[in-house]
Amino acid sequence: MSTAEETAGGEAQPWGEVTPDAARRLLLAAVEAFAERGYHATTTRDIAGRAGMSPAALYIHYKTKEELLHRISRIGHEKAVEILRTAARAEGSPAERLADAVSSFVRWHAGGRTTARVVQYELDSLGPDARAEILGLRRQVDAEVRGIIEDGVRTGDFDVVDVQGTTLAVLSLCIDVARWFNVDGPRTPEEVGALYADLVLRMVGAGARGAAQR
Amino acid sequence: MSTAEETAGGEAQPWGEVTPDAARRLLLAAVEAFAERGYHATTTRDIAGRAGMSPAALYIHYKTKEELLHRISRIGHEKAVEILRTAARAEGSPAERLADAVSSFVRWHAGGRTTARVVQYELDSLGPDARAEILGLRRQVDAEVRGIIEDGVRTGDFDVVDVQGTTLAVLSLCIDVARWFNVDGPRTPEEVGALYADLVLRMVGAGARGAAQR
DNA sequence: AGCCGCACTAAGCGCTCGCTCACCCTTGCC
DNA sequence: GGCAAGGGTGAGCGAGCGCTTAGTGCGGCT
Repeated sequence: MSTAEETAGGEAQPWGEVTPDAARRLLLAAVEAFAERGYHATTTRDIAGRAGMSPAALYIHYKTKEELLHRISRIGHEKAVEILRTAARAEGSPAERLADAVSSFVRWHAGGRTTARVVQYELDSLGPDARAEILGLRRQVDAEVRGIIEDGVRTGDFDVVDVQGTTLAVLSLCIDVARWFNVDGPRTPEEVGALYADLVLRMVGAGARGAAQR
Repeated sequence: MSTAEETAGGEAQPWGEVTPDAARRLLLAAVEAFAERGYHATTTRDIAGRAGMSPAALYIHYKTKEELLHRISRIGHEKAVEILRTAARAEGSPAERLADAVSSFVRWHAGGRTTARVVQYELDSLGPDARAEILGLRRQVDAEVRGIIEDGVRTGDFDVVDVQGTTLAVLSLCIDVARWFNVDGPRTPEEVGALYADLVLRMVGAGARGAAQR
């Protein structure tokens, strides 16, 4: 029995792979701060303070403030790719897989809103190299969704003229959840996920009443 | 003959109401800079430099850097409300009005992407008072779109279960255009507007082939 | 016991930020 | 021509930034 790694809490336990404990606390503090105020408005003193450490402690675990953002962004994007890949490669009709992809992707953006905000909206704050790496992961995200839609068009389940444009719109809809979703608002992540899955099925011409009721 | 006010250029001529000429140039420079790097990453020296002035000149026309953002945000939101109001109060079926609202709103976000970016994504950088004022304008934006959708439901043209949720999704889709649209990309603002109008009609259950072909 | 290694801190360096102030030109009125 | 008004500038203030460095306390080897 090693250290008790399984934590409870509403947001699964992400960041499990960040290994020195102090480094993980700093990273978590940075996610919170970046999500609240944005990367440029966040100070290293604020991050260290939230983690209960002195400002200098940050530089033992991370070379720069930007490295923190880079790490957060990469881990977050990898999680996003994983979520969509799982849904895309599951069994079921294209409509079922698309609904599953959208609802789980939306749940991730709504439930882990702090993380998703940083991941989706602070890309421009990265330097050119880190940014290029992240853009590669974004292309994978796009490819997974486009794959499902192409499948549906091929089988005749979907009626889509502009596959790439529709893919973009579907992803855009999901991502923007991170901007407006409010934890104290009237909707749960599950409700938004279900609503959005329905809307997306309509967008691809697989009306909810055709496929989602199986 | 007064000063030649009619400018050419792809983006109409907005900011016509900002009256001392130097103040308008500063505001325009601020829009560019905020859109490129974000509010917090933009320096007052950068803004003044883009406008061809010294750093101190900014403070003759604006009390603080935040006042610049506030002015930009208010003018932009008023323009957004105006666009949607015009479409909502036009004649025509709910489907025609919704398609019109979405396509013109999307064209505004895509074509004036620099402005739209600042307007939609820098809201959190405002202080509490300015922010509250802008949120009032956002509620008007929401109300205009919701009004059209409610009309469509009432007449039976639309099939929508969750009117408020669908309104949110439609607006979210349009707004996020400002995040991803690329002027050098393969799509024109008009093409995106047409695509999105079609997708939104599908979302409300007024399939494109029912109404958009008139 | 002695001591190395390392996570961490207190203090502060150099720099740039938002913003101010004393002064200077141009313009228009008498 | 004299002069007030106001848009503009050069220099620079205090503050806070990202980040560094010298030193401290502690755990685990030998």
